[in-house]
Amino acid sequence: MSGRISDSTVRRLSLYLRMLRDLERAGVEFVSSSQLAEPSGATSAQVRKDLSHFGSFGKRGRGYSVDGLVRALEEILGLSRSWRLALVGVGKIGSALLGYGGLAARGFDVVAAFDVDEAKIGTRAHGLRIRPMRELRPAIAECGAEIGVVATPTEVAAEVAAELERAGVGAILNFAPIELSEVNGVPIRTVDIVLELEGLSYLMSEAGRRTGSDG
Amino acid sequence: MSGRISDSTVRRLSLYLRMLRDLERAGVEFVSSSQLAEPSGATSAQVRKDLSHFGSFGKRGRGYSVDGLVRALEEILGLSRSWRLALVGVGKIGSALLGYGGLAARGFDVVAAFDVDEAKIGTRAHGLRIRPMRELRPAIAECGAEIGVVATPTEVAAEVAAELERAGVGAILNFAPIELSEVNGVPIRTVDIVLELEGLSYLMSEAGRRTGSDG
DNA sequence: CCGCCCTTGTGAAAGGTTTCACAAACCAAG
DNA sequence: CTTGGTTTGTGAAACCTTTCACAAGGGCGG
Repeated sequence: MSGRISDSTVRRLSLYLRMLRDLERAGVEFVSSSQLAEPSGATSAQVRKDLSHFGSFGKRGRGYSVDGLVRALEEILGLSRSWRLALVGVGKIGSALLGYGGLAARGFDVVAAFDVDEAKIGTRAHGLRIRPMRELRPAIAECGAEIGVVATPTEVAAEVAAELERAGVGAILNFAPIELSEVNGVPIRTVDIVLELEGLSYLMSEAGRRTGSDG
Repeated sequence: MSGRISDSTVRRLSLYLRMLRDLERAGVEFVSSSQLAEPSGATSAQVRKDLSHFGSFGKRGRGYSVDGLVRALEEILGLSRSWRLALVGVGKIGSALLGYGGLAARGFDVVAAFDVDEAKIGTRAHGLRIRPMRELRPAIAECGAEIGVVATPTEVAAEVAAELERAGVGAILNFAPIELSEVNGVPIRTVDIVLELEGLSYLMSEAGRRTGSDG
């Protein structure tokens, strides 16, 4: 067991956990790998393999205890605690994030927000005072935010990410359409909507080319 | 050449195209696979392999013509035209999308917006009239939107996706934290922010466990 | 035209992920 | 206790993606 775990495995673990929480709320006690597989589009073997990287959680002939597996996955994914986010850039996307209750509900609290726009600085957005960029480092040190969120224009995204890393965050979530490179082992995930749309564009064009030429 | 192209290849092609457009704007005429590889974190061999699935675009000893490769990739990815999006759900995320100029700038125009909230219906958001759900099918037929965007609460996301599919869209972009299953060959991409954050949470916890126990 | 240097395009090798298939284990009923 | 039905955990096989390494081709200076 153990070793290096792939992104796709971790991704699926999150999906399993979601379903398990639903089952827990519904009062279900045991669940099988095939039931667990369904909503994430995985196979039962994949569920078992994914879990087996971390230990042995099931009972043969019976399945997995819902409660037990919820706790185990929360522990594995680091979700038995909550995380603090520092948001840089309170524009369209930044504001949407601040107003999105789904984050806090799942243990991700935005505890600080920064912007360069003098008109925004000092005002409050969803109960949070917007601070100038110059306060980024001391504020993050003070509030202990672990995750930095980059919601700035593309041009400054790399610079902001570097500044967040120097301020001591342990991970970065980036919304700018640019591939930021990990430094000092600080992992970065990029949410790139245009990239997703272009992926769909490819698939639709491809479908058109196929039906168009082959009949 | 050709065959089934992986998502990761298509993803990289988009990144190459981005860089190529920057180079084109800067007046550069030729580019090598290694230069092209750098910003997307790929290797030069990967760039060449990715492109080789679609044809032979380079000149040995010289590299790729920037203009030529821009046109070729636009053609491959279906980006030599523009696409029309129909947005369902004008809440936090939906509004942010409507206000985000980056979409239209890259050829993705939101041409229709729908919501269930009586208070929103009939009002305008960023120049677009918000329509009731009951108009979804005729409106999409009329305006010819190819891509449906689901920005609704999780509970209704699956139903909305099915309705979009019936209305005739060719692809769906989903922002609800739920794995929607493709039906009738209509591809679906999900942008799931919580999933990304949980992935970062895993990596940070993992890092902590390593340094915590091994020294 | 020749020779040198450079870069592509591509089989083959390596590396990684998913699926298969089955022994081992567990529960329940008799 | 034994038998039968069920489901896990896991090596092995199949599949897919990335990297390697090099022959083939192109440009340029002389």
